[in-house]
Amino acid sequence: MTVSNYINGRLDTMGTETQERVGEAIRALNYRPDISARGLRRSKLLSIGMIIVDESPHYLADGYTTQIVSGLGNFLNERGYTLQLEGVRARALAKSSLIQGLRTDGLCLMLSGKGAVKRDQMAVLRELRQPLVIFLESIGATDLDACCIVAEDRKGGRLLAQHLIERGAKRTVMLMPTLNYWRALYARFEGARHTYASHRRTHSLKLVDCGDGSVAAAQEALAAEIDRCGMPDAVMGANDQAGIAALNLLRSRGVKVPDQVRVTGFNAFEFRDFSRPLLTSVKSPGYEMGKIGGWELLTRLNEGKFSQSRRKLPVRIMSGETT
Amino acid sequence: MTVSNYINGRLDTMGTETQERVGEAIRALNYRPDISARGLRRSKLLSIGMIIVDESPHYLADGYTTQIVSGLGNFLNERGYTLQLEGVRARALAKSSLIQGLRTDGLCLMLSGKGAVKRDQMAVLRELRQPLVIFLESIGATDLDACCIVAEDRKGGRLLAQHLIERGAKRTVMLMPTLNYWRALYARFEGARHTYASHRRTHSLKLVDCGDGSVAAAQEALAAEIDRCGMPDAVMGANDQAGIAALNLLRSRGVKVPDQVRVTGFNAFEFRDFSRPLLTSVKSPGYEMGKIGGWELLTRLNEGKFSQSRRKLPVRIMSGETT
DNA sequence: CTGTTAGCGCATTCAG
DNA sequence: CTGAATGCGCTAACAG
Repeated sequence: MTVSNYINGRLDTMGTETQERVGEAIRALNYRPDISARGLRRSKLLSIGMIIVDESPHYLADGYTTQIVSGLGNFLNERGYTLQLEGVRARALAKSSLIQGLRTDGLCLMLSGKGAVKRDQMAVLRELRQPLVIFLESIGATDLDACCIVAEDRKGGRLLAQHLIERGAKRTVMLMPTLNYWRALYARFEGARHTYASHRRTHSLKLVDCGDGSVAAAQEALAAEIDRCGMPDAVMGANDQAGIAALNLLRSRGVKVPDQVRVTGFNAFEFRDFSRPLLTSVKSPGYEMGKIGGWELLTRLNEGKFSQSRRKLPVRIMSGETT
Repeated sequence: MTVSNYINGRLDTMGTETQERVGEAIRALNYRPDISARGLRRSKLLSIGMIIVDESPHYLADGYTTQIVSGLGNFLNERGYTLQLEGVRARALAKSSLIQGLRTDGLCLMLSGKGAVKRDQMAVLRELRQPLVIFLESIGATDLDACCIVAEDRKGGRLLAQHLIERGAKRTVMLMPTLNYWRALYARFEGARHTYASHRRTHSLKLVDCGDGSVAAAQEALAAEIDRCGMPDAVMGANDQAGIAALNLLRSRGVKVPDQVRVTGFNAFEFRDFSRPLLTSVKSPGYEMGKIGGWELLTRLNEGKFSQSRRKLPVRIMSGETT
């Protein structure tokens, strides 16, 4: 018991001589407390799970994911919590190790999937009876012990659309990856569509599927679109990958950007700096979202409730040389 | 006990009617086994830690890291193990939650740091008495219960150097990020230097520090080098980020690539596809390394020893349009 | 100020 | 084929 007191910093419960004896023994034995035994006793595991729903095994390839994970992880680690990471396909959510067994005090999720798959996912989450933080989408369900962390994706879409319309883009194409159904990507489209709708006599916005969102797939999709319907005035990428892919395709065909065709992306993470000319984009607050998510979850664990059931973080437009 | 048998799939120890009763109760109660209690009893936690030593809080920004983590994580998750991820600065390794407490059956590490910091790190690792997998560098220490997983970085450096020399590069500059001291990056330089050394009368290779490896830092470093010593015949990036940054700087100055200056990178992860012209690079087997690391660690846990104390995975040159 | 008792949820062992 | 006793490492509660 005295050792337990020492480990937990309750030094006032013992004499200084005892402190020294205990400290020395700990060093000599190279003792590390067994956190799962402590967890068993206190029913607090000091660990949080993060499940990323993605059809690709490379579930960390996206900059958004890595920003959220590192923001969340750093926040938790600084407070003695551990982060357990797992990538899983949309239909296999229920098979996740973090869901099948009880290993964490709470779970964070980046969901994707729609329709029946999505409903199944929600049923699984409901059964967990664990505090949840859901990134990148707002879940209406009020029976869920959850907090949703989102960015102003709709607004970002509106801002870019307005920016393009001001610069004379009449016919615009939006390149949308569909391998994963991420709500945030569609929110961007909806925002842009909303703005284009108020100029519907003269302006149009068309959604073009670019599959897995790779450079090759995006360029193929855009090339097919151009062949079918001619050159648009602007191409919006639903993310920077799609935007840069479009930019490179257009330039390799000798199209002048932005004079003939304007191009935008979305997210403005590190590799946007690789684009030439620099891509106009919208800065998404990924790292900050991870931090906020961690804060909300620990607040829920310590105080019994989330501060809010939904947090929306601001975006801002990053004007580049492609518009 | 019958429930425990059921959970662990020992169905032959009970009648079919009992099976049904138990299964029904499990569903009705929404039961999930408590993995830390099981761990306490079996002294197997079914969880592996991964510590990434990086000076930046964005410890997942590098494609190598994310490939290794996802390869490792997928391998472990498929086998019922969980992956606990933590990013930590070089001097703070000992403070890691995964090191301070006992939470895992084994640890994986991506180390960086040198000199005294590195020695301290090794002392910390030695005290752990846990199986270790170390990525991206070979640790000589035989008293460590460890397996090192590396790629043929030296060979990659040699291949690129040879490729450049064949294409007439006499004076070559290598851009090296130094925020993190990663052995793998220096191995690339050493490989290239070795090849240049056998043409030392006519050819030279110079190392240029590019700080945190960001596009801005790399371009600044290269610009300063050009101002001081004139235009080189070739620029090698120690990774693709540096290579693309160099490529863009040169092109923005009107330098013809590859006619006037050749450019190479290293790793050939996703965003290499963003470069125009396509960067010549070397394909690093990040995802595969993660998988192999997971396999070695589970082999060590199940059979008592690593299959080998060191695994080296092949690289191959990816010829692009910049050489 | 220090030590004793008991129990968290599970699985090994062994008895019925 | 089923269940009772036991202990993994830890800490809340309490006794000395």
